[in-house]
Amino acid sequence: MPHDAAKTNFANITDAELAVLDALWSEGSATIRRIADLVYPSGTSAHYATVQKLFERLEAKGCVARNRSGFAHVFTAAVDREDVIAQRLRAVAEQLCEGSMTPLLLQLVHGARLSADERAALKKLIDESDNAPASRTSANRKGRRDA
Amino acid sequence: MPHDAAKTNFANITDAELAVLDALWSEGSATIRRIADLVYPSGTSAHYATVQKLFERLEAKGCVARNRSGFAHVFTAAVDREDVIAQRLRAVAEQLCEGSMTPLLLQLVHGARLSADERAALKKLIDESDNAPASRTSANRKGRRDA
DNA sequence: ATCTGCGTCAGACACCATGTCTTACATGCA
DNA sequence: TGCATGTAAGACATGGTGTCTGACGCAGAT
Repeated sequence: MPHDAAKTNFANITDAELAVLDALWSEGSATIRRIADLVYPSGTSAHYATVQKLFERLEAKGCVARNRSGFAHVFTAAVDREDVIAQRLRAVAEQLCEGSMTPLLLQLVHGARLSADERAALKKLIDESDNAPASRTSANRKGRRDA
Repeated sequence: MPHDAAKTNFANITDAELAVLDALWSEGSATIRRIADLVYPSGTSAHYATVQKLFERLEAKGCVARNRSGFAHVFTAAVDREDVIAQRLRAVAEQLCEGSMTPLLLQLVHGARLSADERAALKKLIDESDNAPASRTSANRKGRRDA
């Protein structure tokens, strides 16, 4: 394996990094300054550097892609919100349920009070997950349509 | 509010703390030495002190209860595994979905491949969550039967 | 040609959480 | 009286995290 850090290694995204990533998700793609203005509304030049460092670390974790062709680099998210959610859920399952996801599911259905619509949608989704093959897991990992 | 730390404030349980708590869950209730022998099989006296400190912090977070009546204190879990799972899930929802649990549910149903039994059980659970009032959330928080 | 604004790069921090360990002191029992 | 075993309190190294500084490079206006 040639590169080791670019292998979607988004294990631990910190709070500040997530704030940056969140802004990037809402922007689609943007430069550092744009994100810095969003995350730190009254941004000094130091804040700019902070965002820069956070982007650097996000890139190292494979969470964002950097386009170096222009003068100012343009960043794009390499993972979307669902990826991060899935990762976090996997981490919880790993730590507390020996990797099994079903306890999390039970907990959620138990705890979260669902509306009638949500319940219906959920049951439909469960049915769909019935007759669907296994290839879907890697399919939706990539597919991102807009922001 | 009289006491501030005992208010089930188990926000951040660390890995080492979780290992201790895990052992305590499997034991029901136990002394420090017992847990230390489980967590650190070839345990020196230093490891004992480590477990002691971890228990101290777990107590401060309201995760364990300490019985000081005997010579050696006896600890009992004040939260069970489901509580911690629920807490973690809430934290993920907070960080990534503005507190909403449904995205987590969707992600789980989508990602985790379920057996036919699991699917059936899940749908049943969803139906039950239909006609159940809201009081159940606080009911299962307390009810712990054994270990 | 040079000055100035904006960008990048590399690295130095301060701070805090975490896991570990040491020491001093109290208690029960042979 | 001693010794094993316990608790209480705190020191400590380490590493992650967020922040910030300085050196340097490129573009465009004067």
